[in-house]
Amino acid sequence: MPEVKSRRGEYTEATRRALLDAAAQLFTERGFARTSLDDVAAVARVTKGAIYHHFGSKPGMLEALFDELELSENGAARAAFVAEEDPAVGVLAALDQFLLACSEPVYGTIIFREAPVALGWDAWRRCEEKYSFALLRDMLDALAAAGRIPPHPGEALPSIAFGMLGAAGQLLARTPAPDRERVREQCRMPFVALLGGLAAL
Amino acid sequence: MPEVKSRRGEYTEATRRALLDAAAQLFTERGFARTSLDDVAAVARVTKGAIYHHFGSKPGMLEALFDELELSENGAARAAFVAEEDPAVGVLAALDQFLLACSEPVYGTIIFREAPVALGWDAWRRCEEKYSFALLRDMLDALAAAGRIPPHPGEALPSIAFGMLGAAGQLLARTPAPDRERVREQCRMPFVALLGGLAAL
DNA sequence: GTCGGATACATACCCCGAGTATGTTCCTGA
DNA sequence: TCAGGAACATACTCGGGGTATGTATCCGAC
Repeated sequence: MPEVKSRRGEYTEATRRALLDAAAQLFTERGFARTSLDDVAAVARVTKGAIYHHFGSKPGMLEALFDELELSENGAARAAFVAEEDPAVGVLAALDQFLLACSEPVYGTIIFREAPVALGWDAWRRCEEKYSFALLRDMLDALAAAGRIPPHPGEALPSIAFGMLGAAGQLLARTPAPDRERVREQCRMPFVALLGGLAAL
Repeated sequence: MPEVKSRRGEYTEATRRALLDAAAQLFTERGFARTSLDDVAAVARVTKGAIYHHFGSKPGMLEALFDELELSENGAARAAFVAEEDPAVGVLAALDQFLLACSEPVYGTIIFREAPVALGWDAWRRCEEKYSFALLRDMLDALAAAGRIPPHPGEALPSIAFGMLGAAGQLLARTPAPDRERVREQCRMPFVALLGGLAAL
């Protein structure tokens, strides 16, 4: 039941925003499965009809939120990577940017805890194919091209390294604010070790 | 609708087996979410009542299947670890055993693809706390105690290494049979690199 | 040997929530 | 100015997890 019945065209983007904000809040607090579309619509002060008009389905709404979050956060990580001419340095810069993004509860929770469960692992992986996974693959290829690590045929290395990122992201998203700084530092170590170990092979 | 109405006591374990087998089959083929309890009951030639009697809920049935699979497979991996006196050698033996187990479609699919989605990530992690995650933590502690890797305060290293295992498991579970041997070999490399990198720190 | 309670299911039902069908209002462009 | 589509609201369906209840079988005590 919208307060003002006389909505005009420019308001439709505001409706979409309100829905995405409500979804981000409720999905982060209660989780995707425990949140009904009526709840989301109520918080956004609209009805379920608006949700299906804008997003088509419940997973569709989550995907839209996913894309929005990744477009900014993953873009920043990629920017941090390409800013360095040495790929080995760029990788660490991108990693720090990533760990920082995951410390923001909404990003870490939505991308690495709710999305895999809500979309199913396969669909989630396909979504990530455009963002963090693509960046990771590009970085590993750049390192191999520069001769900093040996060539790595197949999907194993990118997939397993991506599993590391997901685990770190989830850990940070679950960590209470005062401990995040320390945990973030602890998370760096395994990645540094992996890169060092790959270089030594 | 059971064929024979005159069931006797020893038959109840057979019912439980039939239900777990049906669940393993359907969850592996169609996935947990796409499988209804009526479907499972139909394949096992019983009704939904039997499921709720034995397992209490749909996730409960998945958990029972989870425990059964882990009890045998993870037990074998731990046995492989403790059989070696050098923990660095034992870790690789356990890893090979683990990768072999994940090549069996049911184990890899149920434990690392369906269970996290079905139980939610937190509950799944709590279940693993008794099996693969516990083994991993024990192995890392043993390596640190033997001075083979530096001490690793906090949860970061076990969590991230566990993320690697999950990714490798899912990858193997998705890999068609003829390619598994090769992919398994490719999966070994990142773990060897991580251990080498940790030792060099 | 029988009888009360527990076990092991079957049957019938409830209810929540995702998805759909349809209606209504408003804006836009020809 | 008047179609036609966008942007929602309203009312409904329906599949499936969960529950309440019924019933037959088994087991142990007296």
